[in-house]
Amino acid sequence: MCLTDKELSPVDYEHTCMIRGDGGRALRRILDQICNKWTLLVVATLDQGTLRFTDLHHQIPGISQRMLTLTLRNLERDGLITRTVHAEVPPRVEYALTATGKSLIPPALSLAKWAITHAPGIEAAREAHTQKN
Amino acid sequence: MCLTDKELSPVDYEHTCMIRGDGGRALRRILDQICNKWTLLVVATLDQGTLRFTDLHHQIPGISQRMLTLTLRNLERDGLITRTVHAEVPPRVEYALTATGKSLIPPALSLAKWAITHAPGIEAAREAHTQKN
DNA sequence: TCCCGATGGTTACCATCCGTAAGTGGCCAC
DNA sequence: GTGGCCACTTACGGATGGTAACCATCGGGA
Repeated sequence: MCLTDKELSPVDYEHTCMIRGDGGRALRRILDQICNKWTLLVVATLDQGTLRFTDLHHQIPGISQRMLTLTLRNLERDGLITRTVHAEVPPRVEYALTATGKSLIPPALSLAKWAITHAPGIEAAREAHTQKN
Repeated sequence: MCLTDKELSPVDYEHTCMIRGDGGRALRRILDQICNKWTLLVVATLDQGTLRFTDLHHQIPGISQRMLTLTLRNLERDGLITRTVHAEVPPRVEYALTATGKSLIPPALSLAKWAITHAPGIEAAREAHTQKN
């Protein structure tokens, strides 16, 4: 009832069902955190390895210092990255993915690939739709 | 430089790199739409097949009518779902995934699986972090 | 006749989030 | 003593999300 796609195993079936149901509320809390404007991008960028604040700021187009700070704090709180402060002048702060953070890379990639593949179609559909109105 | 994980192919390498770079801005527009509070949940629910407005409203825990309407409108605009109005009384409106919409299911599942797997760890990390402060 | 309920929304209003721009603090080079 | 580097932090305005109430249509029942 949940899935009709033959490629998906019973395990997937369970998991899709868990997206819904009342257990879904807790899950949604997690997904809301991960799926926000910048989190996936920061995680994907940190897949390179340890990076400093300004490195991240330069490599992620369009993020502000404020949003980078907030995103990094949330990721640290959730145990997806580590934050190491070196008591130097000028200050040096290094960010790196934890094991949990690294495990997020494949799903993030899969979503990014989807977006890249379908971006032209979506843009076209959006164009066509706004034309109609 | 982008990825160190051996499991990822050169194609993945390209794709990860495209998350960053200035092409990333257009991509981010797409991801922001998909990765918002409700979109993935609605798409996952519609994987069952054609559903009516109230079916969706009942099956998705916590969504309001307003947010459901807005989410469905966005999905329709982006060509991920179709909206069919039957001129009956009481009115009947049916929503179904398009081919593009269906193609989003595997990535969405993969992210949901990740969230389900790591939810306890993340909750624990969050607890521990708030304890410290 | 009058009211009710079902369906699929819309509107008003408020809280939270996001983005921009500017400021902070310590030290060092000029 | 002025400005720059680094990693933030603060102030403020606009966009986005959430809640609750309202709306329009029609058939059915009292």
